Parts: sequence; structure tokens; C-alpha cells
Amino acid sequence: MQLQQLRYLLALAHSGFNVTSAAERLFKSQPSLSKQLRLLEEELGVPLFERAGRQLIGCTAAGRAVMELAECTLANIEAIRRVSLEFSDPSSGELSIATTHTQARYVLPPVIRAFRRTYPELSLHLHQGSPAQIAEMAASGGIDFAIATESLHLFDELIMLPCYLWNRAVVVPRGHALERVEPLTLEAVAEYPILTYVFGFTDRSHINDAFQRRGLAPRVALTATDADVIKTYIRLGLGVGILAEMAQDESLDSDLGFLDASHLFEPSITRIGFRKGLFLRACHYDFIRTFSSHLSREVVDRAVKVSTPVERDELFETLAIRNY
Amino acid sequence: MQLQQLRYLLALAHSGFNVTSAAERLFKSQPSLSKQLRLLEEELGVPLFERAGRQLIGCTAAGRAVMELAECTLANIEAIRRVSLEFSDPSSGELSIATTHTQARYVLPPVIRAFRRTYPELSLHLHQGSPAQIAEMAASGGIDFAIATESLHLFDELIMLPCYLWNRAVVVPRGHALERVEPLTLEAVAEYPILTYVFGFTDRSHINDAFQRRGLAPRVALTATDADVIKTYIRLGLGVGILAEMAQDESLDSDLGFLDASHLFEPSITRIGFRKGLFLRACHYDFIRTFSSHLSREVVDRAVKVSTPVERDELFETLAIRNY
DNA sequence: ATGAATTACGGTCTCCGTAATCATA
DNA sequence: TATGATTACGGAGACCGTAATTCAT
Repeated sequence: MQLQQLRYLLALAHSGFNVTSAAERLFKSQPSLSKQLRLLEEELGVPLFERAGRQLIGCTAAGRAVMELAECTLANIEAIRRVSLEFSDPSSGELSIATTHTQARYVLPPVIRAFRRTYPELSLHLHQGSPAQIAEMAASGGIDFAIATESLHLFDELIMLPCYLWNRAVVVPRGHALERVEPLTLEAVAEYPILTYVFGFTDRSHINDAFQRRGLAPRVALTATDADVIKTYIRLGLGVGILAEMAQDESLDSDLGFLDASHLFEPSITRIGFRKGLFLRACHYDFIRTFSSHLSREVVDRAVKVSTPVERDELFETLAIRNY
Repeated sequence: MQLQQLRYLLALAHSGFNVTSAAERLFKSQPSLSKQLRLLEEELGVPLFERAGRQLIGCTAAGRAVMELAECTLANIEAIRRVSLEFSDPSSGELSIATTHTQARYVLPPVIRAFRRTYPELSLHLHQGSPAQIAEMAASGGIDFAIATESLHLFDELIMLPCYLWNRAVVVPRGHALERVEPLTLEAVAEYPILTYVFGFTDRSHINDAFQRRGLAPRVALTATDADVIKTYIRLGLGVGILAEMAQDESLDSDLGFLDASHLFEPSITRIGFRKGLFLRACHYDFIRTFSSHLSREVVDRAVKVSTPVERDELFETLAIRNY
């Protein structure tokens, strides 16, 4: 049995049991893959795949069991690589972060600036996507960290740690009538067309819930994944925005009014997550710590140890999570 | 990186970092090993071994970390083999049990007789040794089960499940004066030279403790690892034996009196254990169940899930453990 | 007839063993 | 000098790719 064969096995599963596309993904010829998969199957002495004629169309029960173990094995190999890299040069290497626009544009810059001072040799990679894509990226490897506000709990291969609480702001062009409503109410906001994030980003459901509880049905004029895009349309007078409070850029947004709406909507919680198998290097711990100071190495280690998300939540009930 | 190289790595560690003897153990030439180990080290880019000149004399911190992961990886590979074997032919294969003389000679025969009726194709292997050796065998692989009364908790790679409680018997030649002492007391026993198990077997400390609590210092005339050996000397009149109650063979021991001593010594508990990584086949579950009927598949699975021995003990507090 | 897996075959690279060399106690 | 690791070299085999073949829709 060879590690290659196990890699082929997983690639096959990830390509919907299409040998050709698995081969392409691995930059190998199709016969090579085909042969190695057959050899593995023969060595193990048990059919791993459901077949329709010559086509592979799925996994047998044995195949699933083997697949799971193979995944674990390769994660281990990966861990060996990482641990060696860490010992050979603790400050070198790469760190890939998948996150949403809001985090990458507004939240992370000061964090990364500080982090780079301690790890100037490390190359950082920022990948953007929807929370679901982010979680997928982190779960299936290649990405070290996922940072987002929702959806990440969907993957139970991910360990999620709470970072900070944040509230929403109602964003209007300067001089807008809402600026004079004190205190701001949902009823007042609902008078205007709403511009906010698309569903699946930054807890849209919190916003809907709040209006619905008051029996209000706001008109949503436009949604986007990107606060900068939304701000552009606010400036054009299409309506009022409901954005994350982080999305205020003091120097560029002097023409916009950010009205605190923490009393109108439930706060949301931004989390950082990583794959369960991930070997955490010093720079990993340091990044998490830089991002969220209560997540010390000890806290992270404890969170990794406990096996269920529920237990992890219990762990964090005792810790104070800062507001943004 | 190849699995072979990881195997070499572990073999090296198990041979005290002597490349030559590691090579012998693996039936490979020494240069091959030497080269592969060097290649691995180069690939990982970090020294794994402490060197004295050309000699390898130990592990670096990186080496230890890699070693641990390698062990885990190979256990996974082993699990893949097993799981495949299980699917290809659930009733074939081998089952190796390491245990003490008492278990192998007196306790296991009816268990194995029953077990073989369900798995006639399976070859069973009984390895004997001291509890410490048994634990070592089970922990370092090759052996499926360890069965013994003590010491097994020393290895935290082992999952130990309690099987049954048993008491001691005072064993005398028929007609011995102790047979007429009703009820039997420690003081009466302490009058005679004692024959019992060597330390490290079957909870010798329970015996010592009991005497000590009563301020008695019995004369221990002879200790052995083997109940049959001890009985021989009892028959020769060297003294009275303190043996496990299981050690009575109804048909062969009619010339010996087994006097119940359950009121004199704390009961002991016999456990069955296996390596944490072990993939449990149906025959494994069945063997455990045959040996100890309260250890159903569900109970075993739950015990495997919980991570600490303490939690496991809690799990079993609610279950009734039978007496022998 | 086309898409997809398998078989056939040849080349390259890896791993292993033998033999010779080097270092250390 | 003896023990034990490393280097050198040649052979067997594994893996891969191209091309041809087979199967099924």
C-alpha cells in the first residue's frame, strides 16, 4: 500500500468517482490512476467501488471505511510535514486565510499589520468568498484559517473559536432625515428602502428577525456581498444601508452617517476556524492571538481537545468575548 | 515521503537507535535503512536524530514529534488493512491474546471453547507473560487483546475494560488444620508459611495490604507466577497458598482444599485491554462479549469514544460487573 | 459513435543489496 | 582493531505516460 494510492482514492471521491477528472486534478494520466486504484483494491482484497459496467459510480461500505481512514492517514502525513517545517524554521512558510470582504477590508488590516511585524518572512494569502465557500476551503485543506460570521458551524471538521461581537449600523448619506431620529427605531428605518448584505453573509437572518418581531416588512432594495458596493448605492440615494459597524472607514466615509443600531438588532459573533487535523504552528497560535487576544495558546489547545462543538461553546461561556 | 521510511523510523527507535539492529529486525540491509532515514531527514529538512559522530544515539525534539505522528500514521494503515480484511471475510484471520497463566489456564478455556464455535476459521494465539509484558505487547502492536488483573493501566495507549471481580482462596492440602477454622481469619493463615504469586502478578499488593492492616507479617515461603507451580509446593507441604479462586480445577484438585477468603482480602478486578488505534472487527467485539457478557458492542464503543481512563471508569460505575 | 475505463508496452526513476570506505571507541 | 555508519554501484521492480483496445450508452 502506498500513500499515492490513498491520495488517488480521495481525489477520486472528490471528483465524483470520475477517474478521468481525478487524473486531471492530480496532473496524472488516467491509466496510471486507474491502475493504482485497481492495485489498491486488489491488495485490500475487497471491492471499494460501486461499478456500472466499467464506470465507477460510488463507494461500497468498505470503500467508505477505507476512505475515512485514508483521509486521516494523509492528514497525519501533512502534519509530519508541518511539524518538520515548524522545527526547521518556525518563522518561514505560508499562512492562508479565507474570509469575507468585510473582514478582509475592514477588520483584518490592523491585525495583519501587527502580525507581519512578528513574522516578516511569512507569506500571507487572503482568499475571499461566501461563508459557505470559506468553510469549504478550510475543511478541504490548503487553507489554514477561515474567518467569518456565520455558516462555519456547518462543517464539523472545523474547530470554530469565537473572536468578537459586533453590532450593526444604519448607514445614510450625511444630512439624511434618519440622522435626526433620536433614538433610532426600526419603524423609522423601515420607511426607507433597505440596502444590505445578501443572505448567507454576516447573519442576514438577524436583520430579518428584528423587523419581523416588530411586524415590519421592510423593502429590501438591493443586496450585495460587499460593503463598499453597498455604500456606493447609499451615496447614490437608493436607500439606507444596514451594515456591520466595522464597515466604517473613518477617513473615506465622512460623507456617510453611521448610526448605531446595537439596540435594534442582536449582536453577531465573528469566529475563526481551522481544520481539525491541522497541526498548529507557533505562527498559527500567534495569528489567532493577534486577531483575538482572549484566544491564548492554552485556550486554543483546550478547545481543540474537546470533541464536540457544544463542549467548545461551554468552554467559551466563561471567557469574555470583546466587542468590536 | 514513504510509508517504508516511517516504518524504518519506528524500527530504529525500537532498536535503541542502532541502525544495524533495526535493519536486522526488518530483514533489510543496513545501508538501505541508513539511506532511507537520511532521505527522510533531508526531505523534512530538520535533524531528527541526535548524533555522536556517525552514530545515532537518540531523537531530537522534532524527531520525537515526527515519530509520534508516524506511529499514528502506521496505525491508520494497519487499520485500513484490518477493515478491508473484515469486509472481505469477516470470519477469517487471526486473533492474538496476551495474558497471564491464571487466565490462560483456568479462565479462558470455556470462553475460547465457546468463541471457537462461532469463529471456527479464526486462528487464536495465546501469548503468556507478566502483566507488564502483556501491556507492552498490546501497546506496541501485534497483539489484539491483553487480559490481566493489574499493571495494565500503566499504558495510556491501552483501552481497558473491566471484566469480572474475583476473590482469593486459601489453598491447603486436604486434612490441613486450617480447614477446621470457622470462620477463617488472617491470624490463622499467618501461622503458616505462605505460598503465592510473585509481585506484579494478580494484585499481590491486596494480600500484603490485608495482612498489614491487621498488623501481621506473614512469612512468605515461596512465590511463583504460576498457580500450578504453587499448588505443587502446597502438595509438598511447604505451606498454605493464597491463590485466585479461579485457580481451582474441580477434577484435578480433589486433594486440595480451597477455603473461601473473600472476607479476608479485597476483591480484584480482571480487565481486558486493547490498543487505542485498533480497528475492532466483529470477532473482536464477539470475543469481548463472550469473555464478559456485560461488554456489549455499544458499551465497548462508548468506552472507546471517551478519551480518559477516568471517564471510562465512570462509565462502568453504572454497570454491574459479575463475580467470577 | 463517443466517452470512459482497461490493457499493452517501453522508459525512467526509485529502492534494495553487495562491496568498499570511513569514522570512532 | 572492531563496530557501525556511509558511499558507490549495479540490478530488479515500481510507477508513469503514450498508444491501442474494449465496453457501454
